[in-house]
Amino acid sequence: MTENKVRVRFAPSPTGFLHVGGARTALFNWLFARNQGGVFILRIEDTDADRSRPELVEAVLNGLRWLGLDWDEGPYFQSQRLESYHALAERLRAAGHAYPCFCTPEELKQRREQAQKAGRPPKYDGRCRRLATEEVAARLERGERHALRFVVPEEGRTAFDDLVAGRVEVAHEEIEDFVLLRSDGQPTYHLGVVADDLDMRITHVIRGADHLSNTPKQILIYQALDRPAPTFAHVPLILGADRTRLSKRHGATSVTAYAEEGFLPEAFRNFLALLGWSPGDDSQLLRTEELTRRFSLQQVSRSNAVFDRQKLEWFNAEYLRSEPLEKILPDIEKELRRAGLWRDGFAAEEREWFVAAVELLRPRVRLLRDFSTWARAFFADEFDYDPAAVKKFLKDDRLAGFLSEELQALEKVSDWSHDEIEKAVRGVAEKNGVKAGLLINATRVALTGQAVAPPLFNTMELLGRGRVLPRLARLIERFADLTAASR
RNA sequence: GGCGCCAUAGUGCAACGGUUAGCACGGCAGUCUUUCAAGCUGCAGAUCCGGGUUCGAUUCCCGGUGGCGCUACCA
Repeated sequence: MTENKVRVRFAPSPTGFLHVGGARTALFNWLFARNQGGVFILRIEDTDADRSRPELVEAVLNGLRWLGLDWDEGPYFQSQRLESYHALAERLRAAGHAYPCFCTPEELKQRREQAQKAGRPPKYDGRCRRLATEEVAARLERGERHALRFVVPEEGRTAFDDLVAGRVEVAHEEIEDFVLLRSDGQPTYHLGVVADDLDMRITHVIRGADHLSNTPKQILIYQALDRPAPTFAHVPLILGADRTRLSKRHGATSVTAYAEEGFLPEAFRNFLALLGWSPGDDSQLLRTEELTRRFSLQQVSRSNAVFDRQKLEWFNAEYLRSEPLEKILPDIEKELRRAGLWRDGFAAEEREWFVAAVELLRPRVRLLRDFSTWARAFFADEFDYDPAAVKKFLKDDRLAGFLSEELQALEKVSDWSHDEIEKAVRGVAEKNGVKAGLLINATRVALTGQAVAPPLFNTMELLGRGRVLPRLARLIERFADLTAASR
């Protein structure tokens, strides 16, 4: 039964990063393989030698690793499989399905432009296909530089049933005699994919819709070889907000950038899976287990999808506040380390405190990075006062005096608990005939530097008297300067 | 230009001949409240256009329009 085991592949070119479009394609392949109990293969399409370096490959692999898309075979490198391509090319040539072409790229370009101008289709005219056998032999003998072209049948059409797009048909007259082997001996994409997919016994080719129009060319090669073509599934493209193909103009396009910004892989995966695929009902939050269980190519949409950053952030926030703590703790640790805010005690004697802090913060955080920026004051004593917060909550000049009173009141609190702290702070407000909110908001700025933070009394209890009192004192001391600067 | 694919609210998806066209993100308003987030309640918002087929079309067919893709000795 292993003969019909599903085998799929993700075949990126080593561009130096994993593009979100590629990531989604990889994800669909991976989900399909896992769903079918199949094999997920990784292959690097690096036949364009000058664009391929080891570190570029590594970046792509890291993107996949971050996303948790583990591969069962590979990575294979096209650059190391040249013999296979040449063998296949030779077979095609020997069988009369391919012929040497002596036209230079410059000539071709020129002819193409001319044809365009004259309003004719810019298709290769097939002149080298009609060369006399003796002439070809002679020029080959002379060692003339040449490419190898595929013989596309003049008549008829090629059709295939795409699992996503449905039946697709293209007339042969629309397809030119495309190049299989470049004059430097490198295979082109068409020869490369077919050879690889054949050798690797790929059963399903799941790739971007940008390959749809070229698929008939590859099918023609399979037919020439008398080998069955794999099943194709072309998934729609991911577009930017302006509905053009996603590119740097649209902001981050590499998954690494999202990793660095503080997205959780699980959230990113969930979001990506729903771009062009639906479980068939209204479910949104789908963990990996559920994703693999429910994934099906039949449910892949045929229209392009716009990458919606806001929704991605919502997914992230959702995971941040609802995942089991143990699952996200390592990610938070990583972020704090990155920002130089991590203390080993957080995992040891301070662990209980650390967990309490995270629980207080995570319902209101969107990105992991928020832990080290917005929530900095929870993990470090040095932090800046957000000017907007100063402006908003330290407006009232009496606050300097009120906060001093509060400080004294807090010094007297014997049981440093939420309720006792609250009593003390409210007491000061009451005594002065002002709303408690005035003091509460100002205290929040004193303790966190922010206008927005978790509920104050919880925060105070958590920070502890040892940190609260000095921070209050520090703000009182700097009150005049700070408020002056914000006017 | 030619060829191919696509077309449901701003965005992502449901509805695969019969629903007041559903859900989520986002927006707006209210509620809670010590700021915020979350939660809860409510509001606005879509079947690209035109023809068919049918008792009945978001759904099937044709045409148009629009978007995207391909049209390389890139992948």
